[in-house]
Amino acid sequence: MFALIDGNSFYASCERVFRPELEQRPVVILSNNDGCIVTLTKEAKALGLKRGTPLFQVKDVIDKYQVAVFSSNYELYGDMSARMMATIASLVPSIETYSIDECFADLAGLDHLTVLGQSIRERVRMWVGIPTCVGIAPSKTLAKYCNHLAKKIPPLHGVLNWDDLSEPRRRKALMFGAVGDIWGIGPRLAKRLSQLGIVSAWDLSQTPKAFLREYFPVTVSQTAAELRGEAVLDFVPVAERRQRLVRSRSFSADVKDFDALAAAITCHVEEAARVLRQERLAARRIGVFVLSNRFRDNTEQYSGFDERDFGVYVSDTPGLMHEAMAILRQIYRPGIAYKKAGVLLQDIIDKRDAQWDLFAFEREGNDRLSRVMDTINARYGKGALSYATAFSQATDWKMKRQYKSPSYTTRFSDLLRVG
DNA sequence: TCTGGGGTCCTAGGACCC
DNA sequence: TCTGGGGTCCTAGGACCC
Repeated sequence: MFALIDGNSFYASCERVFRPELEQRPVVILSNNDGCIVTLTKEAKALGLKRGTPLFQVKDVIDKYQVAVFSSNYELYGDMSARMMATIASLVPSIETYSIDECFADLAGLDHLTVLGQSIRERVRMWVGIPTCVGIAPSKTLAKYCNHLAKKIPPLHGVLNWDDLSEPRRRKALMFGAVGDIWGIGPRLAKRLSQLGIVSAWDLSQTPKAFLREYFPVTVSQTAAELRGEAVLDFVPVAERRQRLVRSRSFSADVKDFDALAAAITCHVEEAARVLRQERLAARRIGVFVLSNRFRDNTEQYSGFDERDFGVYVSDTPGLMHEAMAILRQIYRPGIAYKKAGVLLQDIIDKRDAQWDLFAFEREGNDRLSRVMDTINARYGKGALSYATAFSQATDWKMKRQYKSPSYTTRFSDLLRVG
């Protein structure tokens, strides 16, 4: 048996922990640059607000109903997430962290699972302050589905255990949801399935495997099997090694200047390299991309991308920076109004498995230099030590975060004052 | 004026091998 | 005019997730 536990309106709940007066009030969290709404509480949904809507389009609703607005504060959400996961892990044999706000738990061999589900909810609420819902079932997809129902149906008190349902009730539960509500069935597949008369979760579970195999990718027939209670997807307790690492940001205003673009790329390389070393990985390929503003039709559109293969695995900032800047110089076109830039590391392996470069003596020094920079930046704060190219005259590329809350749990200067 | 970011998996088709 | 068969690996693009 698996459980799927997730935080309700997670980012908004994190903010509410430190602003209890916002309980019961509509709250929305914005994407980077305060662009779109990414998280809403049920009170905000009730006002007709939707995920993905640009803030400027709903300014009037926000003002009229005094919706609380926050820029995203990943320092806070990341730390609250770690606390939530640790709390859940204190009650179950093992967990698989699936995203910042949800995890699977392996419940094999445990009894009284519905009661356990309630205990998880209570402990997370008590210790971390985050409200959660719990779905319990013999497959991951069904656990996700039960979690979805637990959120939608108030009398369940946030917990639904598939094993508590009789056969007719299971059927009813699966008929309740549309195919598009199922984990793994996105808008495109939902549309194609509906056109074939497969509309509800129940319909998908009853569709013969051979039929699905013929018209859809394997994942769809796997999902159907999972809905019948067959565990196809494995429980993965430790995070598997990542395959790529991307750092990118939109600019708060259009950028034309090469130096400003170089400043943004510098920051992205520094950050990507830091994460790479933190996870003890090394990469063989680096890519850089720049994009114009796709929402404009009165300016010239351009997207530039190129990548380089180092031939060996590297994780030092100077080495990555050198290639990134060479690529940027190559893909940069003057006169374009850029809106976004980023770096992409691919072909990533565990550093201990990496073949050494016999002739790159220089790189060894760079590795040591990079580790020293990491240590200093960890102690004195991000950006304490940085490449000079990061300090461009232009500041247009920097992120807009007008409504950011303090980093309550990770900075002494931001500790909440009581009384 | 203002429109997010970071991931994974599957498949088809091309390049290449013997 | 006729033009093999059976593989593997890589990549781009599309779909999905939060």
